[in-house]
Amino acid sequence: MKVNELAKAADTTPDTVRFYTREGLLNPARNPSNNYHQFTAQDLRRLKFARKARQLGFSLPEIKDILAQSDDHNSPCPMVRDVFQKRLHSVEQQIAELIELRDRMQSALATWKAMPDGTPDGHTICQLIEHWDDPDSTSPDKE
Amino acid sequence: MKVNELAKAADTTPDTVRFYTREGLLNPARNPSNNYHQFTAQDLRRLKFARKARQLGFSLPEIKDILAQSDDHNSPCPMVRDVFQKRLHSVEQQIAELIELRDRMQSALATWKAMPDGTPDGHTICQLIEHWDDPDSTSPDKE
DNA sequence: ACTTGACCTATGAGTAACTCATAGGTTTTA
DNA sequence: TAAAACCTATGAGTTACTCATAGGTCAAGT
Repeated sequence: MKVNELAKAADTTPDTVRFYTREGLLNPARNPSNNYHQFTAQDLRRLKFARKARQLGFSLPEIKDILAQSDDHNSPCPMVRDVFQKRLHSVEQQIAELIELRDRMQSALATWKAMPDGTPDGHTICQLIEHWDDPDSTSPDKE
Repeated sequence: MKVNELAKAADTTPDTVRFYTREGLLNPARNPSNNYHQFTAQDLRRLKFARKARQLGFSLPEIKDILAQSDDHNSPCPMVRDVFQKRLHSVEQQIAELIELRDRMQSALATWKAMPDGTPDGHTICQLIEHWDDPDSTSPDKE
């Protein structure tokens, strides 16, 4: 398979395929007559795997590790399960943070409905944001 | 104020202060004797404003616009309210996407509990991820 | 046979918002 | 007076691509 064919088969772009090849996630042979990359069905599996893993939030180095382990005929699955658990945690934390942010934004919007727009007086930039109290500063138990 | 002092007063790093200065968000005068940046209380307000706005998800160009408007003695508040609404929407969308991802990860984990670990056979990389079906491919109503 | 268009190649730059490193010059402190 | 702690500008590194450049190759139509 050539770049375009592989990209289509894995539902991604030729640029991404070339990028992954540069990064060593794929190691295609070359067609000696024209120097084109020659991808195999195995490359397709690796690429599809990589793309799915990216959707789950795995980084490229992590994916490289997993693929290297599977190249060594070790089952990478227990390791994946591990990294996967960690990813799940960070996704959950992101959700919690975003929900907090959303709630604070919503109540800020409600408060601002009652506030004057700006009436700049040379000392204030924008009431909307200047009167926003960030949560980190309310509980400064850092360090 | 010097860089370090300003950074501490706004609870950020000297590097960030210098970066914002490079980017034109801050325009400190110079001490002619040693060429050090000289920040004013106004700069501190701008920096604090910028940092709060960043926490809300505003981009640096957006913040620059807002500050420029306030420099022109226009009230930037209606514009901020507008951008703020858009940010709120994108935060809500991120939350929805992450919740979907989390649910899918959780049920995948549950499914995998019943699956063998890897038992590599040369054709499969990792059951855990290869048997993950991504949502985009299940409802391909794109384009 | 030849040209057009679609494909391939490698490489370097651009993205966002910093962060870190380099190689200096200055000021404060011991 | 010398070290520690600060300042300066600039360039590179981060992530995972994406886009642009400048070419070389190949299939199809005329």
